[in-house]
Amino acid sequence: MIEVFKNYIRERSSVSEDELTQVESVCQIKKVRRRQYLLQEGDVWKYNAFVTKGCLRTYTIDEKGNDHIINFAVENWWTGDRESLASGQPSMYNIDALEDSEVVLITKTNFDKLCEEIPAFNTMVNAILQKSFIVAQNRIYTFISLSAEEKYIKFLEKYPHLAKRVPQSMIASYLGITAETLSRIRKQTARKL
Amino acid sequence: MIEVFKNYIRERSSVSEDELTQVESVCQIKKVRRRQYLLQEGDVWKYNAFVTKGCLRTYTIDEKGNDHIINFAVENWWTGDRESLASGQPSMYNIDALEDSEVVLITKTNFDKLCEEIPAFNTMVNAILQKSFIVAQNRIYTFISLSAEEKYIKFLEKYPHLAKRVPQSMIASYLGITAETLSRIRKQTARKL
DNA sequence: CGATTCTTTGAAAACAGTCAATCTGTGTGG
DNA sequence: CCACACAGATTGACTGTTTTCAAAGAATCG
Repeated sequence: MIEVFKNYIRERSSVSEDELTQVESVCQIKKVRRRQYLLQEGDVWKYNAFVTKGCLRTYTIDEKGNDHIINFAVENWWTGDRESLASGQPSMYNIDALEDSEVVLITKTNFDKLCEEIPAFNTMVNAILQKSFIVAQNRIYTFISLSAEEKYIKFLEKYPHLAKRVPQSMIASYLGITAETLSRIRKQTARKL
Repeated sequence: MIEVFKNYIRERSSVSEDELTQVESVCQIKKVRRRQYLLQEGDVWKYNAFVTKGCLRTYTIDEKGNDHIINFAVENWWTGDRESLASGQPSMYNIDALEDSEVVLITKTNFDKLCEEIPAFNTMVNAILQKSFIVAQNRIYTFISLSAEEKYIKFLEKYPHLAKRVPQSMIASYLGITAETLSRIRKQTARKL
């Protein structure tokens, strides 16, 4: 499964095969079974994590027991908690697997070293960070501008594969609405077609 | 006013005074009067922009004519449209000044060159990007998890200075609620104290 | 002071959330 | 292969929140 990660790097950087070997040497493969945690609230997150197989979610649980999904991550996506990683503070998020999954872990120390020693790797990482920010900002835009129905339609357009893979109730959580509301929206939307 | 920018760099990086001069040499100062645009929807954004004085907002206008504020930027904050800058595509955002302001502009080309030639500058830029992402993610969290009142209270805690500086109706827009709703929330919240 | 901008208020309507019950599909063990 | 359990989705009735539209009331600025 590490090949998935290596191909990812090959596709979006000019990291050489020798350097790729160096990257691989600090990779740690972790299998995460369905429902198993990769990170639990209160723990400090210490890695950069790349998903090579499966699907995970990052979420919080509020006082009422409702969970709120911040992010999904499938193959070729990154996951983890950048905030906890950067600050060294306990994470406010949980990450668990929705399917049996496999993740490549690189410790912060090793990761920073790779960035220092392999300029092409550093460039790629910055490009990814940049893109993550843009994606986050677009999501903010949907929250302040769109109705529940519009958000759902946009989600379907943007992540059609995820919509098929993840329970509806979790999509609702990701969109910031209840499962019941999403169910009603779907009924309405279907009528329109 | 460029001193504001230089102090900002001094405080969060180890860029030398010589290098600072190099940075300064590619800086372009732009005064933006209240209500004047720094960027208009449809234009391509080509700079990195740092605010040395005043206050600006980034927003979109929907079909109904409602505006939705994505971001505020005051002294020592960055502004602009990273998405348009990265992609070269026309921006979907407007940026205008809420007060008479002053902004330092660095073209993408020059900025990239600074990042290449001054490692400490590059490191600082990455740290800022990282932080921007974390801030964006926290904002997403507030949208999916909090009620209108909670979002407002959190905003007050996080940006007390902004709350005094910016019209309420714009804070409402930033929070994704109407000005009327915010007014009612304030009345309620005041009663509680 | 007059003009403009911003905030507040009221009443009605639209929207989304809650709770409880039912329905559907899937997989497991007997 | 069936019966059952379980998780997820749907539905209904009700409640609560937020928006909308229109009007009136502050506040600010030249």
